[in-house]
Amino acid sequence: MRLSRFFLPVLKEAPADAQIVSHQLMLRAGMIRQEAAGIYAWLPLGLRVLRKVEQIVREEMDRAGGVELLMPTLQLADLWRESGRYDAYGPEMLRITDRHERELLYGPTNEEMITEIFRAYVKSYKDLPKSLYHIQWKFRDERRPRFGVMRGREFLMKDAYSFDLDEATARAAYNRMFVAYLNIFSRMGLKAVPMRADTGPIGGDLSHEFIVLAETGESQVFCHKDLVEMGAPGPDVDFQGDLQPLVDQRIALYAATEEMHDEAAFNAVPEDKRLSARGIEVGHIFYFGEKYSKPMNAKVTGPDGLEHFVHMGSYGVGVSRLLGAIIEASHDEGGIIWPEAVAPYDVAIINLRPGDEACDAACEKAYAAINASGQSALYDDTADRPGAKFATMDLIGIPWQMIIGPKGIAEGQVEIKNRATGERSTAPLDAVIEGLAKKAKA
RNA sequence: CGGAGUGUGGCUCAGUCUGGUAGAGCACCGCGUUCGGGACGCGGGGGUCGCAGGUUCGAAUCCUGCCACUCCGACCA
Repeated sequence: MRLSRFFLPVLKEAPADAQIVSHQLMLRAGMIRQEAAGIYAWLPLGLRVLRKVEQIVREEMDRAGGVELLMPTLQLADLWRESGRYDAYGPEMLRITDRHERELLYGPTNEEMITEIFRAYVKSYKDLPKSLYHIQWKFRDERRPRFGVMRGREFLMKDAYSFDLDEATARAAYNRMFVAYLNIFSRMGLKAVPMRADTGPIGGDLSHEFIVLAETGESQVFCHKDLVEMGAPGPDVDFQGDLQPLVDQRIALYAATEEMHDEAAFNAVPEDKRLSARGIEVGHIFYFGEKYSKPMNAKVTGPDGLEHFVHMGSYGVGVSRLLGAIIEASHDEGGIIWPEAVAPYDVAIINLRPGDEACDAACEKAYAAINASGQSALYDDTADRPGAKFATMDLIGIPWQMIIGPKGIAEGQVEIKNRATGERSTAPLDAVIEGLAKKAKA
């Protein structure tokens, strides 16, 4: 993308409304625009990152056996009356009436609808297990939206739902999601810690929140330090096999949110391993058994020839919230530092002297080569002064900056800078292009 | 929902107390000089001062009502 044709409204100063650094940087980098309290338009740069995050979630869900579908944002009130939640949910649910006076709602979550879909088609235990998910916009009319996309009213969420014949197999499904979540957050460069959590109004008796530690987090959390540094299992996990050991390895160490905190158990952790911190909830998984299948009559025939209510779980990832969490975890005075896996572009090409024949030619060559290699480039071909160009690229956090100017060209050199480390080196243009292509392949 | 606060050009803010024809910096447009870490000079465009009503010769400024947004708390798949 040529910057001259892109839509990147960067701000030198942060709008006064933004309180936390991720919100300020998202506004300054031209990623989002607030349209109302807790409601944001996603500008081109923000959308690119949102899509990258969404795609990582999708890939890891698929790897763990999930099947994607897409349910609508609007749901019928009658469906929610079946589970009893239409009245229970309260004013946080946005209720809408259509021209026929039919009561609708903008979905805050999808247990009812997925259960309705499941029961309509699945009748036999032989079709289990099933794990269905979608990535869709949700609306929860929060009393107090804040912190930009971290606590918006409209937000993008991945929600998955598992269906199993009994508790044992349902717990295996829970474990698959548990492990998939470790991999999802790890791929985004986040250290997310699974913590015992309150099940809340969703019900059930087994639940973990995945928490990214950050000073600006909304939850107070307590955990064993080793959990923070424990790596993710990675892509080679056998999701067909027994995942219990991987899960046990983590839940053996103390980790709880404030609601579930047990001071005595925490004090049993060696003092130098105790960590009390703030955290951002980026994922939440639940096993809740027959909570919805019973009132909604979702049954399958078992091997015994009898009907059984299916055992369900649900598994959420706050996709749009993750952008805020990633920025909270990865930024400096200059701006955002995107982990390469979610960066809006792989490489920035900075033409220090547009209009200079040699500079233009070198930049065009680099731009074409990077695009041809399957990487993405944001080519700054504008007439801005060099300082402004550098500041903009630092702000929006592209991992690699290729700096091409007349001085370097005269010596046959271009400069390459890493956003995260600040390291710079110079090399002939072809070598830099080749180096980036090699890195992209790896 | 309780408490506090803020609404003035795209952004940051001054002006409001003490009423008298709407300002600064940044951004934007033109010309020129510049150009390797947010340049400079000259010229220029852009504002229903959140909305409605009231007081007044005259309201961004005073009064009343409403709306929006932010913060603290409570709340929270």
